[in-house]
Amino acid sequence: MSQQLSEQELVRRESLTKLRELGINPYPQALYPVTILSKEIKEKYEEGKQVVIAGRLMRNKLQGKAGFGQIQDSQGKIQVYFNRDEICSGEDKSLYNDVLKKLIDLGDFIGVEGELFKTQVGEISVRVKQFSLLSKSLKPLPLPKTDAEGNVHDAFTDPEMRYRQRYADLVVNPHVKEVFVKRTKLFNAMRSFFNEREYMEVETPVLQPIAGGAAARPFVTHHNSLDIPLYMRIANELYLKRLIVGGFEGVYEFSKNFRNEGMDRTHNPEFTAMEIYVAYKDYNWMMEFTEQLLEHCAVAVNGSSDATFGEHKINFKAPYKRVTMRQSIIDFTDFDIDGKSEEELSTWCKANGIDVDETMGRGKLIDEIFGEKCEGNYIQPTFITDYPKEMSPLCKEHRDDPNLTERFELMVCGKEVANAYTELNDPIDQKERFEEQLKLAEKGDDEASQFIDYDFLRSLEYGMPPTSGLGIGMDRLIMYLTNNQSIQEVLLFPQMKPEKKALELKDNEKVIFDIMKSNERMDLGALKTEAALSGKKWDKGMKALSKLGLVKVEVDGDAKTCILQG
RNA sequence: GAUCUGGUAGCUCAGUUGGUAGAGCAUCUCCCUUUUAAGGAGAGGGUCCUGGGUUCGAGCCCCAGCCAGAUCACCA
Repeated sequence: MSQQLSEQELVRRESLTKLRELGINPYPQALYPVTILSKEIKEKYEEGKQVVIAGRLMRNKLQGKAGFGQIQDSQGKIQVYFNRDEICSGEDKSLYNDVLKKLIDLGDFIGVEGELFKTQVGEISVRVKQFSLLSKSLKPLPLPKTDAEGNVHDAFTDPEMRYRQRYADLVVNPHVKEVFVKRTKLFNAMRSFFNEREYMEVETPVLQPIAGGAAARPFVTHHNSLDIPLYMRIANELYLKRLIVGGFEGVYEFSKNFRNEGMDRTHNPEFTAMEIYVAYKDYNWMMEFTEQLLEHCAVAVNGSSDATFGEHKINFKAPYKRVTMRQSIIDFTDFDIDGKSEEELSTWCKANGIDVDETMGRGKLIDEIFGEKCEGNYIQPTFITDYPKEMSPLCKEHRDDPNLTERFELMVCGKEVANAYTELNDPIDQKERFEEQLKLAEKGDDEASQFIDYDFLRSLEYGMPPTSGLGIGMDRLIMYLTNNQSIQEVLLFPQMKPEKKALELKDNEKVIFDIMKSNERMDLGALKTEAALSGKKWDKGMKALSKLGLVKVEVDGDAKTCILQG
């Protein structure tokens, strides 16, 4: 389908043709024997060293018979010096005058052979002996420029375009690339921390017959040959616990989860959680494990346990403060939830400006109080422990208080980053908790689970060792470690609404086009009469159709004929 | 889902009560052998997000819609 090309895009397509005419393949097959990356050239500079480099041409200032360019590879940029007589030693200077100066554009991939030297102002550069085009770029990059003080001019900043065209964003915005390098460092650091302790990385189903392990609206799909509905996973918890039943003593998975809910600065429909389960441990052990893990990761990513997030300075150095949920609510409200009935809690909430309704059970009410009055105050990493039983159906009852569970969440900058339990392994208790959730769901609590995973219960009946499990929101964690306020900045391809449809004919264009389809050739006057459009609409419609290359008007003296194009 | 803000050249952005659509960089042409966002001179380049309406006349005003961002609601 034809598309509108800008002047600059047309010029580049012409250059492509001219290159081919000169016998230069703009998209060659052969490997290019790169010997070194820009970073190493700068770090281990040797005068006169012969190098072969490749990358995108990001600057090309040729003046007369010589000039400078800049090549960007995966590690950064390096300056190259082109001299006409060095590149074209013979009489024929066309390689410099035509190819380099005119037919090669910013953004093209080129390869360069030459030797290292320093310019008069001391910049490390490659004196080019030979260059080759490796791949032609037909679309101009949104290229920003950075001046001596580090100010960026004409930065490519429009978030919509940056997310939709992340490939361009990554090419021109080095700080964006850095975020994703750090993201990978975080994953690697976590993996090695677990692997050193001989915990095993596993893969569990993404397509699940019951979307369990959390309360969230799932994406539904359909398997054709089994003819059953399948759900994209909202969590992998129940599968990892099955593996603990099966005899693995430490399993973990980086799990891409999918939740069919709202999108905003901190929520993307697909996101990544890390979950780990370790047998014979409890949540006290897991707290120590978590703080050591996060300190390790922060150092691996940023070289320091300190991190900056907006106005906050965070320190991930272990140990972290531990506060029970009851104590936390006392600290911020002087209200003691201990022994309070559902009614007393509800009354207190109403008196203190918290919206409540009848569907809320005791646990939900306590969660509302904590969320409203306490949560936002924890800037430094803090463990909140001992959650009410109603809101933690997979967590074991507290050893000292049957109304509580052995659960903690790690709060950082007022948000939950991690969630962990002493896992519930009593199959009868688990069944009752699931049934309790079903009742809550029927009562109208849309956060309660609606289905019972009987296969998971069966696995518990075989026996699961005492186990502690931990889940970490990886996207949120990397936001903190890279000082990004939006989840979209830490996802390579954040979810977006699709762009406008490429081509849809408007009504007036459709009328004309439909007539032409059955006629092939037609006198313009007759066509106008048959279309019966107003002058303005006729004119606009014809112009649009010819611009799209769908019809063509042939003029022969006074006779004007409209022709349908193949 | 609600409210606010925005959408103009390849990029960043101006655009007066509603009266011929602008700048810088990029592009093209010519001149130039060491430049550091920008050497000099000249030229070309537009679906002003889309569709209606008001008007002699709309980038601008009105209505509807699309897309994005921010805030809020929702999200263990």
